[in-house]
Amino acid sequence: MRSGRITIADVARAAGVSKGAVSFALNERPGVAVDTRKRILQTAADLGWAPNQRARALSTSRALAFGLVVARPPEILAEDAFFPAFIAGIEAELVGSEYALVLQVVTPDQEHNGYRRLVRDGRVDGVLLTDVRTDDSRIPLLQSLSLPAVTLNRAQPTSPFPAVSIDDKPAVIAAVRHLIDLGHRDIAHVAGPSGYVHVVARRTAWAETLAAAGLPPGSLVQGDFSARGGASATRWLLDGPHRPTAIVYASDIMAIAGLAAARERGVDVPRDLSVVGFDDTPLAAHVHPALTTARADVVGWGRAATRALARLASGRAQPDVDCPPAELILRHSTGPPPRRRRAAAKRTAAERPTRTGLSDRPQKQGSPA
Amino acid sequence: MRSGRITIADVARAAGVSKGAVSFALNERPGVAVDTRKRILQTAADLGWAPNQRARALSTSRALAFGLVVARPPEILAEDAFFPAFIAGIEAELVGSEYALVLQVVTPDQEHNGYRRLVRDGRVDGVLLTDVRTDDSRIPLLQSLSLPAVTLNRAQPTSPFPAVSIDDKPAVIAAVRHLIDLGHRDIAHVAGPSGYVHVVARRTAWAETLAAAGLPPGSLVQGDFSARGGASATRWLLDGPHRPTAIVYASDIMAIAGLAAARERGVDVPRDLSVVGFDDTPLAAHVHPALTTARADVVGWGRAATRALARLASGRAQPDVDCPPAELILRHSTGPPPRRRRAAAKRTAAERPTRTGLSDRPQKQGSPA
DNA sequence: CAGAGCAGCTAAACCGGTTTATTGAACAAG
DNA sequence: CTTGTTCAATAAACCGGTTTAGCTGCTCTG
Repeated sequence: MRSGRITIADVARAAGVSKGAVSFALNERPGVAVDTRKRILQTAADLGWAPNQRARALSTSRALAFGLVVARPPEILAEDAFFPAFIAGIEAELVGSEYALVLQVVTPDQEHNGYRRLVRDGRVDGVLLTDVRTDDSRIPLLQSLSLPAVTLNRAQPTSPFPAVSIDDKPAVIAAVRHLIDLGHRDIAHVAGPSGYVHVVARRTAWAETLAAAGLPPGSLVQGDFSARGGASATRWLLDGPHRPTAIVYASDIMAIAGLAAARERGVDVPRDLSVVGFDDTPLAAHVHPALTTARADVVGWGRAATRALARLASGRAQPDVDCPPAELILRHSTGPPPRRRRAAAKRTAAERPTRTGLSDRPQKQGSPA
Repeated sequence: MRSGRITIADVARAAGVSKGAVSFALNERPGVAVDTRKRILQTAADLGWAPNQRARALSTSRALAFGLVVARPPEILAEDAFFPAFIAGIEAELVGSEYALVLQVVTPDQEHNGYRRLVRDGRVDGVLLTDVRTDDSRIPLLQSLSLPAVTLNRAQPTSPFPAVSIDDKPAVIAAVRHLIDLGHRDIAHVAGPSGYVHVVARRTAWAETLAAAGLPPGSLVQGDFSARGGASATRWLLDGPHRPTAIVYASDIMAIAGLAAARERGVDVPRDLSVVGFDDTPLAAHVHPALTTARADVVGWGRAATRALARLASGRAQPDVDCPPAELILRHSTGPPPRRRRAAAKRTAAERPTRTGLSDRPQKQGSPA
């Protein structure tokens, strides 16, 4: 009578067939007559029976679950809009599938044990690798554990796992070009912690765009994706001997903290300083001034990665996947550099794209051709 | 040779005992001689064997996992620092235990199906209920599914499940008193979506503290915990016929958006308007002006709730648990009301607690006696 | 010194599915 | 009227643990 009580044997008895027949009917395997199948399924529905995934997991030697190991200190995790959105994407893909998501949050030094534990206990059929590093030790680990995996962005060219990627560069390139077009020549970058491929991508895009425009290398400060780190990086830049007229941050959180740090120093944004973020946090449109930033479809990223992992775990081949690249969202935190420091920017007001206000329909600027 | 290959039978054979003996030895059950047990465990260690949790799950009829169903739209989820911190707390407690965390993110209308699915598939041994509503339909549902559960904050007095609670009221009461002491008489509240117990608690604390001070009821606007909602609620209050001199928000995100909305209207914080948030998001200390807000130990909350659920799932009784209440953190977004609108606040500068700057050592103000 | 009691261990059933080997019936071909 | 195929369905083995019932040999008791 109780929900979990009914087993395949009950259904078999009620339908007047064997356990095997029920299993075959349910899994749409040949060897069951059409009307028998119909009768079995009807009986199952009447009894409200669904196969126990624990039993299935044991007999099929699959866990029917995917794993996500998150190795970030809680503070950074709490500040980052990436994970909730990413997990929402995973779940959107998992709903209706037979898979569940097993989450494991570990301290960075316990990261490998996190994966080992998932494998040892047979908890998952595959894992999603986020925060991929350029020389990521998890790749050989997972290879040795022979656990299917999908990486978010490609770790190394030699990685044996399919990568599902979002290209951050177009948005950063567009941001730097936008600033250059406005007349900026001193464009600094507040990067994320070294080693991460997306951090490298953003930094490289910034540096190369400056170089391509014939500008000298800008100031580079390494942040840690935290508000505090963003604030102190900003103070360091503003208090330094060569104050930049624009800062491109590797994350919105750092940029928003930078906004406050600038204001504290009496530096007006965007009059004295232009600021660009990255992520398009929901808050970005609702700070003052509204933040020019880069947007990527993180939910879609989660979906695509999960889909790829499902294919991989079912033994099918899975090529790399490229999601749509990040796009620059123009708002109000960027403008021409201050006149007293620079010759007035060639005023090409007509050229400048219209800004959106605090409305939620910011204008997208496509990635450069 | 491969990691997952070794079974209990291999260990039994190698140790020269039966499967049952190995199982007994591993689970520290009587009936195995001390030296035999030692030999078995040594053999297991040598072979690198650990029991397959899938098999254990089937034979013990337990899932060895807890569930967390999150029913929030992705945007709200992405803005909220609560979940990452809470999950970090759960995991901190789960590490080293035999339990894993199964996450399920669903759309609010699919919430019940989320729980049903977890139960039907036998995925979890219990669930944690967050975002508890005053008349929460999940309580009878889980009761009918006979699934152990722990609620974060008490839903109804009649709820059959243990509640692990953090009292938000002391911090809100302290905030409102603090504003009253500064001389404010028009203190508005931007609440969260109706129905949630924590939303009600915060709103009630605000209203009652005003009443207790003999002040007329303040303006109340219902927000939705989103930045956009916070901004529009703020605009509504500032543009209304009776502009408040202080606003207490039910979340930092709404408060931070409120800061920008105020600035947009030319309203200076804290000169023209005092602002109080709730959550102490890492960003709160790094906006301008640094946000006076309430802080609770969400990680500790997650730990306590998980501990309670583990006890409950193992059949032991579990009373309600009270975690330390939220505390008011004074920063720079509150100050005396503008003179032109109010008689100057009784200047009791000496009385006013020292503010902390953008430093990360804000001063706590204990909950009122 | 037989029989009770018990510690220490084994064999086998069991959890609830999936999967393989096998049987039975229907039907076509020889 | 056999014989050979094919399709439908079943019985039983299996996944890898846990758990119960039972067996052995030893000690203790009367």
